[in-house]
Amino acid sequence: MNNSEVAFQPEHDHNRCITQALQDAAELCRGRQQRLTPVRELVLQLIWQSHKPLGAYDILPALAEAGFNSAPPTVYRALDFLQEQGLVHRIASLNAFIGCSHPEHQCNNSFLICTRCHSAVELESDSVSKAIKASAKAVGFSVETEMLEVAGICPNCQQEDNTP
Amino acid sequence: MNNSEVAFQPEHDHNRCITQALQDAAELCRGRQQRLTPVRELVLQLIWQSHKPLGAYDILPALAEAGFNSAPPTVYRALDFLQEQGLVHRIASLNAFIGCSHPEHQCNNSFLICTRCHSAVELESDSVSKAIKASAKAVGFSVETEMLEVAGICPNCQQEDNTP
DNA sequence: TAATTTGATGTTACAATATAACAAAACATA
DNA sequence: TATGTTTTGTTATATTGTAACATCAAATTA
Repeated sequence: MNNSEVAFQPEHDHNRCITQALQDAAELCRGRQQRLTPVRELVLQLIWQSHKPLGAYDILPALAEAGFNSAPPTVYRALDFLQEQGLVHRIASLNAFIGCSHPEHQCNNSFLICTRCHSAVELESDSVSKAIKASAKAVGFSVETEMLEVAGICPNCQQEDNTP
Repeated sequence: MNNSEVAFQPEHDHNRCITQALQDAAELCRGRQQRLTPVRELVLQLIWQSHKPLGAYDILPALAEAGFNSAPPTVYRALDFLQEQGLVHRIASLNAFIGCSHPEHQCNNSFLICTRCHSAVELESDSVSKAIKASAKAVGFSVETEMLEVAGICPNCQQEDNTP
């Protein structure tokens, strides 16, 4: 099964997603000599609670509950760190954050966002990336970063529509 | 010359861009029986003052100067209307708005944004759109809307870099 | 080990962006 | 002109994100 589909599968073992993500993150930071501190790790874990992008302010209460300071800078700093490390992405159209599903390798910042169940998955498509770069090049534009956010209905919600 | 390149050409006759955009908008609204009221037209004109995306709050002072109410709802309402009519687009990564360069026909919400001069142009590329739709279809995702925001250096700024 | 430097977190205050809700005015139509 | 609808005015507030400085912890060096 393509990794992209996991998030859209309501029956998948999500605990596995979480532990895997945390484990990967720890390893990755160790390798880079970056400190995955308790707040940072907790924020990452909270983001991975689901495949739905989470707002920064949605994270704050849980930080408070865990005994951390829960003023906005705390969560934004953690999010900044996690973004720098490629562990989470920000989805601009939602002002929300989501865990990166393959932090090891380079990411093209493309997402499929279900408007029904609000899940989002990364769209890993070379053809899209290539088409973007080619189109940009055609008008002499030199690409630094791209971000693609596609809204629509995920396969799972489509199925629910058809089997009521 | 491709329309896409006009905005990146500092020497183009921008007054022509403005008048053309306003004229097109008027005609388009007339055809649709929609009211391009004075505030709405002014907001559109202000947005077309340049090819740089403009924040909502950047528009307010000019509204005040023109004798209109200049509380946030005024400008947001005008922007909502203009977006509904396809006359302006919102660029999520910038929280800013830009005039649509071809409001007559359907638009794929794709932009090239120069991080140096802050100009933005629409990227009209069938190959990108097709690649997106194909990739989405491959995972069973039904697309409603897409938005693509590519940041980088425009051809004009690249040239400036090379000829100092 | 003590001193020093660097990086991370706590804390307060505030900036920037956007919307809710209701009143008043303008417009369209009967 | 009376009536309903759309647009605008107005006040207040929600949401998202940062600046700035104090404090604390970890790493480095003397």
